[in-house]
Amino acid sequence: MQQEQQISHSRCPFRIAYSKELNRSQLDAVTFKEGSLLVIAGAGSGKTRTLTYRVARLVEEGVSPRAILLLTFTRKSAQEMLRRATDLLDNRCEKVSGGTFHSFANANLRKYAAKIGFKSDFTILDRVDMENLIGMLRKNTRDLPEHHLFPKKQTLAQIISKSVNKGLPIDEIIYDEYPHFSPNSAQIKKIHEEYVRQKREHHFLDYDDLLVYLKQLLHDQPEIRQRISSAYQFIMVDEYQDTNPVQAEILYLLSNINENIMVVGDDSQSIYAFRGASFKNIMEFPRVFPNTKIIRLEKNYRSVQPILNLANVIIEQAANKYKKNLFTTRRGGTKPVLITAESEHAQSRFVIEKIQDLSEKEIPLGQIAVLFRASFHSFDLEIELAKEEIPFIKVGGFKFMESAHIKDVLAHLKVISNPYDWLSWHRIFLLLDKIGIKTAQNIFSALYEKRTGIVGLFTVNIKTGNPDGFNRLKELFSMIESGHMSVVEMGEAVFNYYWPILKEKYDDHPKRSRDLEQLLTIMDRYRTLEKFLTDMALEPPSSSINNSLSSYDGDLDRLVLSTVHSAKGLEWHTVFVIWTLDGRFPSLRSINKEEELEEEMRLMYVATTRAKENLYFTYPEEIYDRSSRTILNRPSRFLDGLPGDILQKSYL
DNA sequence: TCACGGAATATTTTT
DNA sequence: TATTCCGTGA
Repeated sequence: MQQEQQISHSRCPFRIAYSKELNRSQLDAVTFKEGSLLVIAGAGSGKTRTLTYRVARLVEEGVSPRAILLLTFTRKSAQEMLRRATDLLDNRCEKVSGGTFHSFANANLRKYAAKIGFKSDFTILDRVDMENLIGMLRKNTRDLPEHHLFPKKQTLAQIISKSVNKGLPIDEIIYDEYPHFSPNSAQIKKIHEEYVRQKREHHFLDYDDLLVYLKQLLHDQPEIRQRISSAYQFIMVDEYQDTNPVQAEILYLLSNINENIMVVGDDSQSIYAFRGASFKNIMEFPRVFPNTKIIRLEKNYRSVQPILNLANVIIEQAANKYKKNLFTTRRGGTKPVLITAESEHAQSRFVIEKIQDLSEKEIPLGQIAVLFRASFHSFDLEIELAKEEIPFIKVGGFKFMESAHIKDVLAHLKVISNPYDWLSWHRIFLLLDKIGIKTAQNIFSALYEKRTGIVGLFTVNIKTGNPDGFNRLKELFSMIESGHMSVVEMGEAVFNYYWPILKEKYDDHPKRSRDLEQLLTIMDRYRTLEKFLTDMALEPPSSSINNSLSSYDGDLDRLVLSTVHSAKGLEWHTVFVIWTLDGRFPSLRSINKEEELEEEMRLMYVATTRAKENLYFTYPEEIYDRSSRTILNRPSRFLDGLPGDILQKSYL
């Protein structure tokens, strides 16, 4: 073990051989002590490694783990880093304060809710909840003029969310990004106001609210800001290029006392502007924190040089960026290839044949990925893969927690925790036959007026509809209400009640019921319902690549299909990027907007840098686009016209 | 009021 | 593929 060797080196005070295990720039970042540090970490340059070692280093230097705050975007990456740090050093690293921005916000808001006029028992709305609530308000707004043109609930949620994340008024978002809805902006604003009111009344916080209220708390309450920010001596942030202005402000306020802040990111991989992320945060960091030290990680440990050459050429065209040039010491490798296929089908066939070749060369399927701009781009390929019986997993599309049957069960649990959760009741009632929107609303009003909590349900009478189903529902809740049940037992009770409904509603109920059993297993780990529900909203069990929920097919070796967005941070031996057709990638919608076009370019850069050995781009040569009534027949402008020594071309 | 069927349609989505 | 929207009849 190298660790022991180090200990025997009596002059070295550290157990980890930092200078041996890291390159020069990584080492600089890891041993950086006080002040503000910006690490520009190129793709595949060991970003996670650097953060992990820095955590270990600080702990080794005697910093209390709790005084280190590591903020990330996903629970998974936070856990992964702390786990790796623990492996490196010891389990002190597990005690590092860390998590996602949202879970950090949640924890602090529960604690200080009263300070911003809230109660600490608020319910968190996930994206689907948010959309449903907005959808209901949309229905109630009956003076919609041109029915067809009015935005759908999803779009409304997008508009509202963007306005919050960018800190801009609704009007401006509509004007800038949804000009075709400008005539409706008065109604949209009305729905927005109603949405805000509903959230206040029912103690709902959506994802955006968590951040906004935390910011408000830190901003408006100096003594709390002091208390929170003095608790963290060192702050580290991953994926800084994807933070939005609210998050940047939170960080600014948090580093108020100790001013030791390290952010890591890659401006070239900023691909979430459409959600309000602003890569300007990373560009402006040195101005916000004067005397910032900037370290660049440019040595790439992932890809062969020909792939990096192409990546460098693509990103070269970006107007606004930190200059960087990826390089590797890996020898050889083949040039990326751009393939023109005569149709979408030919494209799919090409990919399949190549995959079969690779399989013969014993490249595991799990080391191959097909990437695309939008998730429906893979439909044809999916059909062909199924025909050929090539197992695959599609990343990004399906969300366990957002599937209807899980939401159904959770709704029954949510009303136990918050009996006036209008949304959940609505969902529960609509599951019953013969009960629709109107009846559901009547029942809820009756329940709400009584103000007696869940027992109010028992004395509600309904005239129309389905008395049997309604009585079963009453029985369920009276059972839960009377017995002192554990979290799982409640889950089981709900499951039993829900089972006939599930069977009736879905043809694929066996599969869904396995999901529900999985949910029960998760519930078994919780002692309080509230904690369970919060975790399900904030840190849901992910359905990521190798964490399939039905464990029996979990470790199968499968081809990966993924949107480029969901592929960020991952790598494969061979990568196919399909539909690299101008008008698809970049998408037609973005080609007239400079900023969006740049983001598409970064997206292409991300796709390119996922490949270790082989990289293929394919596009069908003539596609008629109905929406614009044009024929798309050029390869993506980011690849078109590149010299043959960078990108090889081939016709099928 | 509710349920059902058919048709249209599709950016991207860490929380 | 899968979700959503709208019209129709009970």
